Order: sequence, then structure tokens, then C-alpha cells
Amino acid sequence: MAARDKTEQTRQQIVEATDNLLYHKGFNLMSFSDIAEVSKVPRGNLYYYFKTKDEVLAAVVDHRIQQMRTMLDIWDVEFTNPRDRLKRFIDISSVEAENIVRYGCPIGSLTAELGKQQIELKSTVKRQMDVFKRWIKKQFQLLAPDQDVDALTLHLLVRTQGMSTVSSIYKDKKLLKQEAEQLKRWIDRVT
Amino acid sequence: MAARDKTEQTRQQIVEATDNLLYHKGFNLMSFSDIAEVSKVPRGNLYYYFKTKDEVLAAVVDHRIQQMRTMLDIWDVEFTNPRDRLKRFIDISSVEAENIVRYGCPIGSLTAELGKQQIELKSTVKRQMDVFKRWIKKQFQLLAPDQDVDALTLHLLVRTQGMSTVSSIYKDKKLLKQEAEQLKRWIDRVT
DNA sequence: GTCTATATGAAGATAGAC
DNA sequence: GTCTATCTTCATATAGAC
Repeated sequence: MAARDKTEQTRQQIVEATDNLLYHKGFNLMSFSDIAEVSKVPRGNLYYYFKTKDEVLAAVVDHRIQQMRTMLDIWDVEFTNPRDRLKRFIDISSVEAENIVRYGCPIGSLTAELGKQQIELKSTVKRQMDVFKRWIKKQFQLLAPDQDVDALTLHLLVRTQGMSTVSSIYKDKKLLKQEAEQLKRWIDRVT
Repeated sequence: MAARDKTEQTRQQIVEATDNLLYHKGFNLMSFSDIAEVSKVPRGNLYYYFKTKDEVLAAVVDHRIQQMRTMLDIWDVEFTNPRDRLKRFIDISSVEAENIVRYGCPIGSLTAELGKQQIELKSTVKRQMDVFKRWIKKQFQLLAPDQDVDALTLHLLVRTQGMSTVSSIYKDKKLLKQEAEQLKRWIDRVT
């Protein structure tokens, strides 16, 4: 069992290093040499843990999804009403402002990169977005069951994605704040 | 002069081929071999016209900007009031729906890809967005001079970018249409 | 201005000794 | 489970004959 734990630990080490690398460099510019350097795992060894770069990506996405689920579970407990939960979701843009203006949304920017040619990889990334999408839809169902909750959900995703893209182009944190406030007022009007 | 025309013609041929390639594959996956193949210009010759891949990108962006300016000039004549002009801008999402769900917004997706590491290239692409931004701002100044026209401009960009990103993730043309209608109603309310 | 041949480097991936 | 050496492929880019 000790050996298996070690393997699992090294895998985690690789996945966490790749998570950052992926966000900061993107998939196509990130190399196995980069992963080796950042994770402190010798280049040759990486192939013992992951046969291909695609496999590492899938593991990173799984890891991110787990983290997202944990976060959403906490929010579900922390906020008793769906309106506050949705506002907390919007506030990611404030909390992560620095990163967003530099690297964009981790999900959106990766999809943009992979969506063009690497369509299998893109669907791997889509799974990440789906976690948010389902959670948001659930909140809208609680908040306004008579409305078109699918449309509301997509609208919220549209505006948060747009905020990330445009604020990243113009490196504009003020825009992020401005749009977030506006979006929260929209949430207040949904009934 | 004939020789110079030939050079210019070949350059154009390369730029137009790269324009499509860039949109369909993205910058990092697009190679000089691809450009040679699509443009029908022998691989070795490319370096006679452009010393680096970055130079080709700059030429493509210049070419796109020229096309955008021509389009905007036509709209300025075709539509007498700024509200209709802005609605025409939004309608790009309908006209280009097929391409957008497959490849995203040509500007947004390229920025997402280049924004992470290749910051000089990113600013090349930003010039493209600025052409739209300035034109949109001018329309809002005509439409609602008392409003915060910068905020209105960015809001429109945010929502059109978001539409592209999310509809591309979910390959959802209906979303594109739905959000466009909603956005045009928003334009109607701006005074 | 055109084309072939090639230099050079880095990428993903594998083999096999330890 | 670790590490080195290496294979293969493909990229950008250059040299130089025509």
C-alpha cells in the first residue's frame, strides 16, 4: 500500500503542477519538459504516470472538477438562498480579478484554444463548464421555477465569459467590477 | 512595376490563406507548411515574403482591419441611425453563426490563445478589437451622449464575446439567436 | 523571384538498465 | 518506481543554385 500511495502522491504532484502550467501557458505551448521542471518529476518518469499529454489534461480537468464540486458544496451550506449563491458565483470575477485579466477564464480560454482542432480534448474541458452550468441551473430553479431556467443559466454564463474575455483583452479590472455589479442587479430582478 | 505587383499579389495570396488557417487552426497549431499548402506558395518561398510567423500574423491582422473598416464604412452609409448600426453589429452573430459555433469569434479566440504567453502578439490582435470598439463608441455617442458611453461600449463587447464563447462550447446556434434578440432589445432601451 | 536541400532545435514518446 | 539515452517527427528558419 505504501508504494501505491507514493504513486498517487506523485501523480497528484504532476497534476497540480500541470494545472498551473495549463492556465498560464495554455495546452499547446505547455510541454512535457515544462511539466517535469515545475513538478520536479524527471522528464522520463512522467510517462510512467501518464502515457500522453492528453491523459495529463484529462487528469487535470478531473482534479479541477473535484475542487469545483467542493467549492460549490461549501457555498450551498454557506448561503441559504439561491440568489446569494449566484451572487457568490459572480464574485469569482472579483476574487480572481488579477488572474482573469492576465490569463482569462481557466475554462473559457482553454476551450477557445482546444475548440478549433482538438475536439476530443475540447469535450474533456466542456465537462468542467457543465459542473457550473448544472449548479447554476439548480439555483435558478429554486429562484424562479416559472422562468426559462435554461436560458437564464446560459445568459449568466454568457456574461461571465464575456467579462473574462474583454477584461483580459484590455487588462481592465474596473470593467470586471462594473459588469459584476450590473450582473448582480440583474440577479436581483429575476423572480 | 510588374515585378512589384507580382510580389504584392503573392503576399496577398499568403495573407488570405493564413487568415483562414489562423481562424480554423489557431496560431500555435498553424505551421508554415500549412500556409504553403493552402496558399499554393512553395514552403521555401514564404520566407522571401515574411521572415517570421509573427510577421505573417501582423499582416493578417492588418488585412482583417482593412476589411473591417470597409464593412463599417458601408454600414455607416447603409444605416442612417446609430441604433440600427449597432443592431447590425449584433447581427454578425446570426450571419456568422455557423463559423462562430465551430471556431468562436476570430478576435476573441485568438486573444485567448495568444494572451497567455505571447503578449506582443496579443497586442497585435487587440488592434483588431479596437477598430470595433471605437466604431461602437461613436454610435453610442450619437445615440446617448449623456450616458457613460465607454461603459456601454464595453458592455456590448462583453455580451457579444460571451455569446461567441458559450455558443462555441455548446455548439448552440439557438443560444446565439436568443442572446442576440435580447441584446437588441437592450439597445432599444438605451437613450 | 523560385525552388531544393538542409541546418537546427524542440517536441512527444519509447527502451531498457538500474 | 527511477533515470538516462535515444528514436522519430515536425517545427522554424537559412543557404545557395537557378
